[in-house]
Parts: sequence; structure tokens; C-alpha cells
Amino acid sequence: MPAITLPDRTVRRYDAPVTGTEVAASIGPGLARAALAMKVDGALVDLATPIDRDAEVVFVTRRDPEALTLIRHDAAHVLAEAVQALYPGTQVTIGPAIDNGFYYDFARNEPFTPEDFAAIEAKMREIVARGAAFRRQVVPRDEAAALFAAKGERFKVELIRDLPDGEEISLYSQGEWVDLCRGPHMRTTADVGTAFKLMKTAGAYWRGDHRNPMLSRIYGTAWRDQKELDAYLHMLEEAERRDHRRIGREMDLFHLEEAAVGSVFWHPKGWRLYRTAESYMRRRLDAAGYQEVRTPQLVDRGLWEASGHWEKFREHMFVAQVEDEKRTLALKPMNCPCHVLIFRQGLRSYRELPLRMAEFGSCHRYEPSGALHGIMRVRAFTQDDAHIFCTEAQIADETVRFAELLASVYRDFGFTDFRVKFSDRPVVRAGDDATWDRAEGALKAACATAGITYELNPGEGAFYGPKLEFVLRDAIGRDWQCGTLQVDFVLPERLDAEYVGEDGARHRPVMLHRAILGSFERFLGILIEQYAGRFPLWLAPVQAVVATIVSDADTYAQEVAAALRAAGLAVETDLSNQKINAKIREHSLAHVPVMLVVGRREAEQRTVAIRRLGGEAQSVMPLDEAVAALAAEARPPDLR
RNA sequence: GCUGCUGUAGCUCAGUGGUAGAGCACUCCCUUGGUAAGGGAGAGGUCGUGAGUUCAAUCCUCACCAGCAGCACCA
Repeated sequence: MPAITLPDRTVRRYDAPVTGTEVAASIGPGLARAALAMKVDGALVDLATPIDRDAEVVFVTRRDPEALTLIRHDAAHVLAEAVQALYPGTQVTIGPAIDNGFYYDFARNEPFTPEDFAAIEAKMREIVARGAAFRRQVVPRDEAAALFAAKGERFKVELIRDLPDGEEISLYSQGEWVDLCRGPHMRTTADVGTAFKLMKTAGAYWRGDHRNPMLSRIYGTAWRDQKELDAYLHMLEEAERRDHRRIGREMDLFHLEEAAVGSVFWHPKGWRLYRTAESYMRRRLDAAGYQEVRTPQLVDRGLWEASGHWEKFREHMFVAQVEDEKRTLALKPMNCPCHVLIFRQGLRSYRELPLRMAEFGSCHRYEPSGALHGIMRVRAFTQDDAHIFCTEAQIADETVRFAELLASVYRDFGFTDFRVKFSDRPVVRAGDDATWDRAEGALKAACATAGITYELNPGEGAFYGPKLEFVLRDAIGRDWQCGTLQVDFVLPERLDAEYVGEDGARHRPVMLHRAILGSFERFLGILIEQYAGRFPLWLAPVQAVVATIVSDADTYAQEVAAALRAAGLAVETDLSNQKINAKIREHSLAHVPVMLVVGRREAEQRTVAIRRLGGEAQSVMPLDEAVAALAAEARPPDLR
């Protein structure tokens, strides 16, 4: 007879199997009303699930974190029912809860458009109001398949057919409407509540495979209550204001245009930001024992054939042909083969290893048009690339050093939490299993030593070796891979890199491909969104503006600007005949971190009134003092 | 690349089968004002590109290009 342990450690005993609903009711009417689902020994299940053995039970109410997933998943079912009621003949496929909401993929000849949302939402509200109970039913595989086949739901039939043997097949009904679903669900459709909204439509391939038919996906968001929904919608609006494409225009950092699709036109201010980041990285790499090189943009096809790129990545390469020459050249999509060519010059000794070869390498890749995104996904970009030639025994140590360098760089740029993915051996790969065991083992050990916690990204490694991906998030929560570390046993072999070992014999080095920022374009895009254009002083493209109150102060203002410039700051003057209010407003909107306001008083006393972006207070101080203080503050973090 | 949507002034956007409009920005004039918009005037557009329908196309149709969202891709 089940003894049920509740979170407060009290134990309730029942003389027969009981459902969560009954347990909740036996505890109290308040809980009976509030409980949406429960966790039995940690597993989230329906409230109606019978408990026939001793178990720890935790009830999930609307306040619990799990509730959001339940609400969203249930909302997806409500959406599917609404769509099938309104658009007969539409087939259902899958509809999970996701971050911030849910989606459902439908098969229909005519795709859905946002114009359909009003009708669908209205129908959804009806279904919620009706409050039909979710009922779970376990059925034999054949019966389930027959049921959906009879309805003409061929995608569901395919799902059922592909479920692994022994997997329980459950159906959930809400009134008349039935879906194949693992669950769990809440009690009734009414538990979804009213704080949901359909957001957008999109095409999505069946089972995520581009060879399959494209389905029509409807995205929605759902929350516990209207307040949460409003807050989310407001957050989205705010995020839109942080969009790097918008800030890039507003702050005059860069532009993109048809004349060079997928390439960035950096404007003076944007390029200053770029150079600040580049100079910083160069100092960090110098200090970390890297040697910087520069290799050609256009390289003969022969090298790409030897490296394997011609076979595997040709469709992503820009190829250049010259009229009166037989050679075919290609713009490099990666720097590594060129670095091997430098490594191969002369006879290398084991004493030179690890040899860390860095390049701010400009690469071109022909990315699919649909992949382009502002400056974060482009066709021409510059990586903070480096290849470490080392022995297998040195992999772990180099990984630790790299991880420390990366974390320190990210910290300096203001990124304190980033995610790490560990991508292990893919199905199609080079190298034997023993080599992979060693490579993955070395990388894992190195992660442990470096204190890196990662999520496993199974089967996503490069064909030549496992890799770590360092992922940053943009303003609206999209993930972007920036840093990476890849272990490569293949390229040194293909391009015949070797060194003379301690034993006098020739050996293959291992190559570690690594980047910290990834590409300047992507990283700066994320950086812009991270700060919403309000950069810390050392990164700001315009660090200070000297603004006059009256034109009598013009000469002094120019003197102030000259002094700041001499101290290495990026300064502009504003001698226009606007009121100081207008000047403050203008430069505040331009996110200039420091404004130095000068009038007759300051000119006479040789002081400046400093006003910080967004601040109310101003501090008046002697010019020399101000220059020294700002110069110190503007120093890059690695030089402090 | 796929699906859907979008493309009008530098920016944000309105609009019409009879070759276009607002706000902000810009230029000039007046204003010299102490910490987030002082006032006035002016200039500015082959209505993404190319075909087609029409007496007439920025508007309708088709194709292409580019952008946006998602999917797929991301060496």
C-alpha cells in the first residue's frame, strides 16, 4: 500500500493505489485547486496518474518553474485543435514547448499567415474556456497507427512507426480531439489560462531535414498570467532596440548594402571599435606566446585539393579564374592550410613545440543567402585565428591555457557567463576509434583541469576531431558560436606537416584550431547588443565630447579636446549654436560615455564640468586632473 | 537554399491606376541659451530592378535582386 512522502517529509499512507488528484484532495481543498501536475520520484507526470507504490510526491502548481512548460505544451495542443477545427484537412505533426513559448508544425497546402492568427486565437480561447479534461490513454502500437491512419494523419503514423520497441504509446484527448503525445499535461485546457499569444509563422522541415517536405509552423508564447505576458512582450521590444543592425546605423558604425552582400562597410566609428578590439587581442596573443603571421587571400586550388576543402567545402568557396592563366585560385575560407605551409618551411624540431601561429585572417565563405544576418553571419569576415602545432601530450596543457585566456578575454569584454558545448565524434569521421578516444579523453581531462563545465553536443564534432564551442547569446536570446577549440589529427597528415622528435625521427604534430572572438564581425555584433551601444569607456568609438555653452568658450573647448586627444582619447567637439540641453540630448542618444561641458566659468578657471552618460550629477574639476582621470579610465583592461 | 512577409526621402513610416506626403535628420537665417529637443525658412524621392497588362503603373501580374523571421546550413 503506497506511502507517499511529501516535500515537508510528512508521510501519508493509503490502502489502495491513489491518483495525484486524490492525494491532493486528501491534503486540502487549496492544494486540490492549485495542483496542475506532480513529480513522482522526480518524474513529472499527470495528476491523474495512479501511484501504486511508495513514492516521494511533489505537486506542481502554477507558481512552480515546471508550470510554464506545462502551460506551453498544453497551449500547443489547444492550438492544434483550434487549427484543425478551423482548417479541415490540415494534418498535425509535433508541437513542443520551447523557451518562452511553444510551436506546432502543421502540414497544409496553403501555409498559415499572421492574418489567420485572430481567428485561431479566438478559437483557442473558446477551447480554453470549454475546459475539457486532458485524458491519457495507453494503446497498442497497431491501434494507435490505425487510429491516425483513419484520420489521414500520415505524419503521426510515421511517428508511431518510428517509436522504439517497448516504448509506451499514449494518446491525450481533450474532449473530442486526440493527439499522440508522451505528456504530461495539466488537468484541463482551462489550466492553459489566457496569457498566450500567437507570434509568427515560419516554414520548418519535417523532422528538421531539408530533404523532407516543409511544414507550416505557428509560434506562440504563453505565460502564467497577463502580467508575465506583457513583461515578455515588453522585453522583446527592448531587445529590438539593442539590435546591432539598428545601433550600427544609429551610431554610424557600419552599413551593409547590395553592392557587397554579406560584407561589412565599416564606418570610421565602427572601425575604431574594431581596431580597439583588434589591438587588444593582438596584445593578449603576444603575451600568451603566439606568433602572428599573415597569409594570402587567394590560394591555388591545389592546396585546397590537398587539404580536402576542395572536395568537401567547394560550394562554400569563392573561386577566382584569371583569363590568361590556367590556374584556378580560391579565396581562402579558412587559414589553417596556409599556416601548415608556413610550418612546413624548414625542418621543425620538437623544441619548437607547442608552436602557436596566430593570424587575424580574412576569410570568405559563400554562405547560403538565408543564413546571412547583419554582421553576425556574413560572407567576408576576419577571425582571431590561431593554430597550435603540438604533440599529443601537449593537448591538455594547451587546452587549459587556451580556456584561461578565453575566459579572461571574455571577462574583459564584459561576458561573464557563456556556454560551452563539447562536440564529440560524428558518424562520418577520419581517424580510428583509438585516436578519437585519446583526443576526446585529452579534451575532457583538459576541461576538468580548466574547470570548464560543458553540455555534450553528441556527434557534432568536426570530421577530424572533437571540438569545444564557446557560445554567446544575442539580445533576443539567439545563440552564436564565437570561440572554438578543435583537435585535429587529419590536416597535418594531409598536408604532410612534421617535426623531428627527441628520438631524431620524424613525427606528425597535432593541430589545435582555436579562436576566441571567433570572427570580429560576429563578436562585435554581439558586443554591440550586449552593451546596447553604451560601451565602457575603453571600447567607446567616441569616448568624449566637449560641448560649449556659449561660443566665447570655443577656443578653450578646442584646447580641452586637444589635451584629451594628446592623452589618447577619441574626442569630438560640439561648438554648434544649440542650447546645452540639445547638445546633451544629442550626444546622450549617440551613447557618448563622457561629456565635458565648458562655459565662461570653466574657461576662466581652466576646469571642465564632466557629465556621464545617463547620469544626472556633474563634477567640476581642473582640466589636468580630468585628462589624467579619463586617460586612466580609458586604458584597456589588460593595460591597467 | 526552403517557407512566409517586406522593399516609398538619410531614418521611421503614411498614401494613390492619372509620375507623391508626414515627423525626425540635413542646409541656411535668427537665437549665446548652464546639463535630454529655442524659433523660422529651405532643400531632398527614376516609389528595389526588369518585363507585362493598361490610354495611363509607385499602385495590378510575372520574374529577378535585397532585407526580415523561422527552418536547413555554419568547415
